[in-house]
Amino acid sequence: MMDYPFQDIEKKWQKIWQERKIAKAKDFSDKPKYYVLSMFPYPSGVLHIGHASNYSIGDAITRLKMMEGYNVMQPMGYDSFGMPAENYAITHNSHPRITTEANIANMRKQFDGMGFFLDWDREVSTCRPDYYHWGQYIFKKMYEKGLVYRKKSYQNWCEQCNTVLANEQVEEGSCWRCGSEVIQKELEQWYFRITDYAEELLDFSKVIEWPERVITMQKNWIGKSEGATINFALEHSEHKIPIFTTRPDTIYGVTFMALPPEHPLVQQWLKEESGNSKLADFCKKVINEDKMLRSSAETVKEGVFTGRYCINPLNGDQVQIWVTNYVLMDYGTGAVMAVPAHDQRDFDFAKKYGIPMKIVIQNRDRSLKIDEMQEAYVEPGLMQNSAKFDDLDSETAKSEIISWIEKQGWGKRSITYRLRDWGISRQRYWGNPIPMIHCPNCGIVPVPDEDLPVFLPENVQVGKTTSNPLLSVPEWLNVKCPVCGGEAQRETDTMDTFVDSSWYFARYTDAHNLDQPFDPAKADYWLPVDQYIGGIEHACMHLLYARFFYKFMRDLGWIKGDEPFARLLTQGMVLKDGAKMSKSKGNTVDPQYIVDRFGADTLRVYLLFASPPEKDVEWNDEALMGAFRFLNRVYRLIEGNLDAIKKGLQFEAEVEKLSPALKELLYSSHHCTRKWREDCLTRMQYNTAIAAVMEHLNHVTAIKDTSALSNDELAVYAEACGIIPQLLYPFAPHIAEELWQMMGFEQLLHESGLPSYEEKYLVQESITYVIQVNGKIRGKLEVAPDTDHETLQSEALKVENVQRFLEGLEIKKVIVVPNKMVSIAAKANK
RNA sequence: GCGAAAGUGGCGGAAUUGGCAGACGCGCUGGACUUAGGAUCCAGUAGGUUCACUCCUGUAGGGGUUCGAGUCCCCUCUUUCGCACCA
Repeated sequence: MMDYPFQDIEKKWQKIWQERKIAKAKDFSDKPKYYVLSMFPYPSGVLHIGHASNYSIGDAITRLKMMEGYNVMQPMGYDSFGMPAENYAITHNSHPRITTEANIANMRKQFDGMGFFLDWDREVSTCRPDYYHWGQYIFKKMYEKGLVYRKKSYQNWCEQCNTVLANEQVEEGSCWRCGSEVIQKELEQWYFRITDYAEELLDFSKVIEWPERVITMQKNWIGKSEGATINFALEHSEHKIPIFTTRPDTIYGVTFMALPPEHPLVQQWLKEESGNSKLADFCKKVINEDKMLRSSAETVKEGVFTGRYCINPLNGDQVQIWVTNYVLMDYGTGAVMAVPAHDQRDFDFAKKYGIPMKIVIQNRDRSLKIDEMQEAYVEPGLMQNSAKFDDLDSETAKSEIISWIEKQGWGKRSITYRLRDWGISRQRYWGNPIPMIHCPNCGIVPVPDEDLPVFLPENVQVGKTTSNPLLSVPEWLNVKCPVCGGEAQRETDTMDTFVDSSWYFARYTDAHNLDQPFDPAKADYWLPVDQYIGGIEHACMHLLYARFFYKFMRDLGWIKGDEPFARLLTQGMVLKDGAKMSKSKGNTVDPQYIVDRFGADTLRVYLLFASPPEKDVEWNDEALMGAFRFLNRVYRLIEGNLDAIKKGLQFEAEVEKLSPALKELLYSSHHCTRKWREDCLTRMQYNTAIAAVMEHLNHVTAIKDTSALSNDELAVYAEACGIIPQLLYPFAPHIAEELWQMMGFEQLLHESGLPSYEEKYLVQESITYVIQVNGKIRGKLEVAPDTDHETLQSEALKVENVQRFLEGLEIKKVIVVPNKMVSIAAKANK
């Protein structure tokens, strides 16, 4: 049998949709707006199966919302700056702009071949000056508001290549290109003060529907801790060392202080004591260790005593200062007051180096003895050895000790976040230049607005230089200082590509604005994004950065509202042979091949049917054929019964005149529509919506001979067939339009309205009750819908098999679950 | 290591609020048909047991709550994602 002519159909409808500009979203409309957005792709050159899957979901939502009567915008663009393009250029001796633009052109063709309703008039590509111009502008606004600063931090560095390496470019501690050892080098970097927004970023009350797990992950990522910052005076010095602790109740038990080797004081001591090779060697070693391993509980704790002491302000104790591998500079103040008796890591360390311990929190029966402790006591308890706080409950003491410390001026109550400020500097070429100028006289000066954008120079030979390529373009690098007019140099760092992707969704609302990032009125109309779709891997970084930018733009008055993404759908990956598809593994599937061979509709239906959107799907060639066969069956059904359908559409059915089979078909049409609406509109579970349509199709095709049907029956038959294109439209739009037109409807499906069902056709003539005895099914009962509980109970007890299992038992309880079951609990009668 | 999830037939999955486990599809088995097609149509398909009805077992493993648990609670195992310069 011939396959349905999917190629002709898909080409035909893609042309019609384009000509009628259906995907073009209108700014300001009488209809309510709906903004559907899938995370934009990195333009690798070809659409892969993951893209097809992701965008099929977005397109299904887009079409559903159009049927529902919304003014829908579904834009698309490219996250086109970044390392892969630069690396490709290095190895293939080309230029990132050339390869990137070629890739974009190719992907555009593939997008169109899938038949997505994308508003290409709003296309954004982050590597184009009309976009990155406004990224620089936003950077400047942040700088003006004091949210940008510079700070030294350690970066992966290859001495051989004289360059910073991304984490991905470090392979087991070595440079991926030359293989030499990667070290940590301190460099001056640009930072965004995202921690200023930490508290607000913890608040998710303004989003409408986000997966709970993403919210939890972000909250944990931000990691709020309440405690105190307390200053310990350095002995024989004016210097104070601030520490942060969440356990001020243990402060009388401090027996040493732990500093990370990166701590500024340690670095200062290293300079002062150039002869202390033991400390220097230790610091060098630890700084180059993997931070993940350092923070692991199982890593062997190591340290070096500095020979210095500080003073515990509360009791005047002299406290040894150690440099250790298990404390990180990134959290709190870096310095940790170590209480070995009540912190496991401090305990391990103190045991190893023979540092004294002191119990300051006793358990309830006061049985803790320092010589017998095998592990730290970390639970709350009663205060001990803590001067005037003795015998207090430790939880109460926490707050009282902080108040005492504040009163004495030794420190203050404080909150620390695990979240760190966002380092945005990249020493790379293919990114958005940071619009700053270094002037020997005036210091660091922003590029004036009228000189924006700072164009990324094109005549750069990537790969010819090892350090930042921008240093090798003197005509770009050397500028006049905008303040004093003297000789100055541009900043050569470019921005993290996450900066580009933190506001692109706002640019889509006004993609071609030459005077500002976007017109606030248009942004106000379209934002927030009603439905955002993307991978779970972005839970903590991209999604957090975008929320931060949104709140910042709100504070500038550019936009209203607090959250960029009202609803979030985190979709799963398409796997093959249990692993993520990748070129290196050789387990890729080319969506273009599938489209050419079986059509975009088949691919879309397969991807949406394979699993609910948020789960991973295992690619399966044979299951793909199942989707293809399904569409063929639909096509054959409608094409083969066209006359009967067209005739039936002219009649209204009288239910009483229907045969039992047609009554069932009527029920199926309405039942299926109800299920479909619930799955599509409420649950966003398209796999079961498609399953419902398949089930309905099975019911329709069960009727073989339409010539025997009466006019009433033909009406039911025609309706049953007629709803199929509508139900299929969000998933397989081309074939749906074709069949819809074939049946004689003139409007296109996006304006056909949502299919609806009538409750009156869903009333069941009888209900089957399941009868359980002690939790096991022992019988069934067919009754009228409104049978009362007493009748149900007595009828249930009459069922033969039920009686068999009740023999010799005494009935303790009978539970009736309306419309579902009768459950009998019985016990042996002694 | 830390944080977050997931685990159901041969496979993808369904079971929406604690109420008939396995919808729908793939695969497989048997049959029909034939223009021999990546066809189509019909029947069957969790495992065990039985001629059959029935019954027993079964949702990673172990324990618990309940008349009733894939679903709730505790423990264990495995897999996946993220961990701040991949995007």
